[in-house]
Amino acid sequence: MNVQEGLNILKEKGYKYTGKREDIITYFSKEDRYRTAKDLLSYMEPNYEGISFDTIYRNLHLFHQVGILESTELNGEKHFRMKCDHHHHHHFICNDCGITKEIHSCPMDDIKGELNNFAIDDHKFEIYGRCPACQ
Amino acid sequence: MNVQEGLNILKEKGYKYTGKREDIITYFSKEDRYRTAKDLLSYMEPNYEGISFDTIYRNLHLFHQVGILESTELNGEKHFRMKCDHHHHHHFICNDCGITKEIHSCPMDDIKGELNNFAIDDHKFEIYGRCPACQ
DNA sequence: CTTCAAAACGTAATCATTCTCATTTACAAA
DNA sequence: TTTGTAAATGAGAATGATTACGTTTTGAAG
Repeated sequence: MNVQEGLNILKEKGYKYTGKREDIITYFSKEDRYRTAKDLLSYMEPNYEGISFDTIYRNLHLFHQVGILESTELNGEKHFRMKCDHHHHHHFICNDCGITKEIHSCPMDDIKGELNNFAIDDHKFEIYGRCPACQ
Repeated sequence: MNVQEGLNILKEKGYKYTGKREDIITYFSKEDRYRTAKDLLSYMEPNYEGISFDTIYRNLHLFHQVGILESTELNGEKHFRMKCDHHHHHHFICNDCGITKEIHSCPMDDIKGELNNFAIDDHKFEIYGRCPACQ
């Protein structure tokens, strides 16, 4: 997803445009990997002195809700990244730099038969390690 | 894993036997599902008045380290369960009661080719939903 | 240009978890 | 059985991430 698509989603749903919001989306658009609220705050602070934690968290939560960002939990911290807008897939995640690589096969395809009578809401498949650059 | 096996692991590694530790292992042995530190504390408090948070957390961490418990993170809280001692597998986890069902296929078998040059440390595959009893 | 709900601010609160340190306990060796 | 030592515990404060709240500011519709 690019910056413009993200802003369009906000507009469609009736949320306001602000410079901060554009900058947040721009940040994730450029980073293309999982980042924490703190990472984002560090990026925003030089441009918006006194920006509050609340603004960061509220926007992360909002962007996740409307589908601009996707999130996962690593080491007790929520991490966010720009939502990949093509077909369903999973990620390899580098423990050092947070960079991701898409995994195109989904294990759910193979196990439907094992879960008769169970209501399935969601699933998580992630692979952790170190990317070529971090080794 | 049963209670005796758990206690043996502690003994082998030179950790001391205490009644609390036996009770903690007994708890997880009976529960057979993911439980939080708070759940465990509620169970222990009637038997050990004044038991501290720290004892709970320290023992959970220790038991995880020596392989008596396995853990996962759900909704920002660490959850623990008795380690299944047979072959590698994954879990369906009920969002309501925490009960688990083993999934015997592992997606890692299918994707080795996709991750050449990546060092793989670990992976997580979990399915969330509601079990037959909770629907 | 006005108006008003939404967004952002500043700060305090909350929640899970970990740390510090003094005290107690388990248990192996004498 | 006594003793020494490392491990375990208790009590409470500290930490770190996240959320809540009352007030102020601001985007954008009319």
